[in-house]
Amino acid sequence: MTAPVTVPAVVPADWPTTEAEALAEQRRLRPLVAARGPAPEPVAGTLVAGVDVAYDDERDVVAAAAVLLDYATLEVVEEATAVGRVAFPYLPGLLAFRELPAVTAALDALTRSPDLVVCDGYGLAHPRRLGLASHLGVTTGLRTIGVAKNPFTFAYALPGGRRGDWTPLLDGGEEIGRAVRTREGVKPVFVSVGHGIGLTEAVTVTLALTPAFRIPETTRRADSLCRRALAEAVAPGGTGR
DNA sequence: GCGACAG
DNA sequence: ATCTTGTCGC
Repeated sequence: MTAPVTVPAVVPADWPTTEAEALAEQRRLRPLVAARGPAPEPVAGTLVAGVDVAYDDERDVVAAAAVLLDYATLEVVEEATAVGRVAFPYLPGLLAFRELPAVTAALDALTRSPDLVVCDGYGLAHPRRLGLASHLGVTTGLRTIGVAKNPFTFAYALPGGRRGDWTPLLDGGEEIGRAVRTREGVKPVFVSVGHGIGLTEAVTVTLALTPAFRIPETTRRADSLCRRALAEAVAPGGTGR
């Protein structure tokens, strides 16, 4: 694997500035989400990406990381980061507008395209059915899933104690995702469809990516990388400005 | 009106 | 997300 490349994360000129604009964009993208499709095959050459973002709100700096793993071995094959200005304030339900410009830049910096992207957050499990994973999938054309660490506002019963046990994540009577036990004795993670894949398949991928820890290897790798990138960006002599 | 609220 | 030391345990 080569050293990670870092690119500037530029917020598009037409990026939403207000809550109303963001809501309008969600309404436009929502019908484009595909909630079904196959899981990637765990064979040599299949690539799965993990993406994550870290912030320095004090300096208005954001750093995103995209890490490519070989789905068959979970070995890291490529890394990229993007650093720029925060694109949007944090508002529950509008997280995509805060994170995606940097995430997209990091993904674009990879020399190869992933067969699937694992996001840190939700996809269809969202008040308006367009969490960041679905938003990213529709705007890039990539297949995506969301694996979140918290249930947000949704309801669920605790799944059984064994790895692989799951229960539906419910919004009213609708199953919008699943609470999945990735390890015995730890809290479940919350899996939802992003784009181009079914819910059962998304759970299969999540379990394949969690051989040792609660959180998928993709997310763990991306998390540590974006933190490193942020630290370098804001360090004296860095690319902080 | 008040609280809750992915990261 | 981020603020934050040591500490219990495999």
